Amino acid sequence: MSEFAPLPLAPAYRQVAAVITERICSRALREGERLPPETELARQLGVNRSTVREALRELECSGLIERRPGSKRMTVSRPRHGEVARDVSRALALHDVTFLEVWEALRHFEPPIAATAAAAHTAADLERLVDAHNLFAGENRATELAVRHTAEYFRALGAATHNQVLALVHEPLIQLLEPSLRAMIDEVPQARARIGAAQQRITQAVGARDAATASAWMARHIRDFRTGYELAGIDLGHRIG
Amino acid sequence: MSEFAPLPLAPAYRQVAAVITERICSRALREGERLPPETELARQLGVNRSTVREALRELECSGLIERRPGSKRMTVSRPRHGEVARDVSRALALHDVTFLEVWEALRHFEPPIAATAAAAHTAADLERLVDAHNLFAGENRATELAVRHTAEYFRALGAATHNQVLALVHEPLIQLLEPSLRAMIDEVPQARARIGAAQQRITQAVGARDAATASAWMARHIRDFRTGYELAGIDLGHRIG
DNA sequence: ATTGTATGATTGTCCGACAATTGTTAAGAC
DNA sequence: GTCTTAACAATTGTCGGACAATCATACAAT
Repeated sequence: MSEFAPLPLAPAYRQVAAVITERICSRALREGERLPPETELARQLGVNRSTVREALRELECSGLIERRPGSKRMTVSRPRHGEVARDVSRALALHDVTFLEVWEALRHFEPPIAATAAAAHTAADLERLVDAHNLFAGENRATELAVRHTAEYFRALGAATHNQVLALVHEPLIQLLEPSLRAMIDEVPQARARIGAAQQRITQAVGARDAATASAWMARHIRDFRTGYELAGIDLGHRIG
Repeated sequence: MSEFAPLPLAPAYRQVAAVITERICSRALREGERLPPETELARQLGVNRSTVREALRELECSGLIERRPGSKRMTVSRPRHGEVARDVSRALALHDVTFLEVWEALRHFEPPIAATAAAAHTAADLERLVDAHNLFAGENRATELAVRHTAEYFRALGAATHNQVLALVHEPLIQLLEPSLRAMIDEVPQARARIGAAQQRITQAVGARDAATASAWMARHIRDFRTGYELAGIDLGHRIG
């Protein structure tokens, strides 16, 4: 006699969330479209409004629905890259990823991203890159701003690839880089200068559509981060956060 | 008299979710620990149980809490990689990513992952890789199984890197690869043979801890996918899903 | 040691209610 | 006719209470 597989019993709120999710993912409900009122959804699905509301909270946190600012009704939306990446970062942080793991990912992924950006960028992308670099170079005191401008530089590079997969996969790495960068940038005196110099070389290569040079300088840039961690006495095997 | 800045008032259910999230991320609540009962949470936070429940649905969908199978109380948990990746894949699909974008990411990311796996794998990792390859090679008919075994092969490779960042960032790519693979594998007669051959070479190189060869064969493997798409008449610029 | 029974705790779902805010419509002003 | 304003309806956020089903636990029976 074969064993019984456990029955997949889902509570009503989960089933409600599932059917609405399906409608959104299959594009039956399009972005910007307003959802029916909660009472109407409850009537159609034959459940209580409380149950509908629990389901809506799930969709809301998945980024599949949102409230337009200053509005009451929920509208269908596409998950924002920043928030998806935040969830990924949080998951990785809770799984005790180490500085070394993040750095290794950066080492592998950033050079091709820089190369792709060099090949695919537009004038506007380049301008954003230059702006980010200038903001970083112009800020010699505040740690927090320097960190944020560094992140913005990487982010601009990701956007310049015009590849959503690259950009979205890239974003959690940036977010995970920030804490170690924050811990390092004041401990290592030459850090700002080296970051600024690398940014300038990379920007120049991107502007010249020189993918190989952009990639090479990015590789050096990432190596520098590791050197900086070691100079700052950060334990590379320690978890982030 | 200065103007009043608009107060950032969030609904109660969001604030409740925020404070519990904070407790979990700061490790004040540890994994496996049981949350207080809903009524108790409602009492402590001074809100209604319905409000607490809406907040719990958010945490549940974020993977921060879960119900142990066959249990009632919710326990603190760490987001599962598979589910985080599923959210990323869904977000990318809703943002109309194209085959080409996914392929380009694979092209950049898979070779270093293969190289890292070659350097970092254990005996168990290699066994999983071999198993996945054998399952693929032994399945000559069912499309669905072939697709799943291909995905499992990539997944095993990601696990063999022993780098959570690489593995988690890798997973959405695998999930996004599946539909196009499913569409291609039956259209292109030689696809199975070429995938199988590449897997064998890669497995061999990983087993020999030969990172360069593993990377090179993976690069060829990924190029083959693109060739397969073109042979199958898939429009590379068309969105996935 | 396993099976059955009793009891309390907890969740899933429902119902109804109400204040606050938003959306809509009708009346009035120019 | 168009714009403003006032009244009204619709919708959400939150609350309180209710109840059945299920889970946890302790205890008795075989």
